[in-house]
Amino acid sequence: MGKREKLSESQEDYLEVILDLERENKVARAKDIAEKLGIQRGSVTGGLKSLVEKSLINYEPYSFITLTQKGVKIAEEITRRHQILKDFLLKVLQLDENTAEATACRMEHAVDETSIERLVSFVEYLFQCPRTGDDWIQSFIEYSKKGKKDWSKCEECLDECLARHQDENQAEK
Amino acid sequence: MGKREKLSESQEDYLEVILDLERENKVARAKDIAEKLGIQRGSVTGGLKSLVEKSLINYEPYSFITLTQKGVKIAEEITRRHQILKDFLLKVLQLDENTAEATACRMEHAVDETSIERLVSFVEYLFQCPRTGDDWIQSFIEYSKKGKKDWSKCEECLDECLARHQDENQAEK
DNA sequence: TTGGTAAGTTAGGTAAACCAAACAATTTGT
DNA sequence: ACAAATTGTTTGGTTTACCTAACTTACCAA
Repeated sequence: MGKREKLSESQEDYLEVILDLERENKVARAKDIAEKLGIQRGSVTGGLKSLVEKSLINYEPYSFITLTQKGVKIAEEITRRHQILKDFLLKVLQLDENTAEATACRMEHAVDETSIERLVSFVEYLFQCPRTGDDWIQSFIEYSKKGKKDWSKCEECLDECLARHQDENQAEK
Repeated sequence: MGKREKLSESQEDYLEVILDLERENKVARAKDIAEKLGIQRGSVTGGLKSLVEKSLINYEPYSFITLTQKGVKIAEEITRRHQILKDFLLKVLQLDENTAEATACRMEHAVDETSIERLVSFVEYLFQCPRTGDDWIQSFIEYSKKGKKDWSKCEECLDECLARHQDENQAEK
């Protein structure tokens, strides 16, 4: 029953937008799927059939479309991958909204479970560790703009970083 | 002349292995391309024709295969993307060789020029900045294994980090 | 030189994804 | 309730990228 042959990129995209539409409108309609995927209405029917065969959606001709439990699970996984990648591109690499969104959209089909979990940890750690966090990212951004960093002020930077941490620690008590 | 409509993933893969084979053996042969791509000999011919049409390879039936200037340029770009992504997965996220290689292979088609350049900067900065570098990565790895970090030792960690930097600075003089 | 093997090509076929346009069902406004 | 508009499906076609098997070319070796 619960076996999962892997899905094509196209099929993953369908699941993703169906989940999205379910959340927006309770159910998904072929027309809206077509619109979100940027394809023609006629192409959707075939796409849906392939998902029915894999028991990922509930659907009969002219009915509306919902995800099965199995479908929800996979759609949520993909959506999560998308969000994590986008977050990384946006908050860490500081790419602009459009590039981040588009790139995440393409990358989401390329990363496996292990890699995505590791990336989650990485981003978490990066923002929580006092040695990094927002101000470190800020310095990175300046570095990447200039193409070079002035590594001579590192001691000051480290001093400040330590001081800031001590302050924050104090404040908590 | 030098316009570049974008290539399919398959075409990018061809260019990548052809460059690889050129470096290994001076020229690429259809059989070796097939082998590296994991496809049949017969499929290669068609693939090559599509690259000839885009002036990316020099090739006539029964001849050997080399990249044109334009082809080299693109092949090198793709190879570079591959290497950068693999580096990130390997050295930053600390994924194992096989996962890193396979994932980079899939991701290389999904990232654009801007994103890859930003990632290069990021990795450079991460390893050069005294606030991060190898020992920071090491702590991240422990964190990601345990699932949690003991954030109580941060002050010591920052102290050590500062001390280490001062030592290194001293040593340089 | 010639015959066998390895390498390359061709031909015919499949599958996934799409399109456009014709057609069918459903929904909506009055 | 029923015509019009909207939505969904079907059909026939295209493209990309493979496959297998038969055939051709190139190369090497006795």
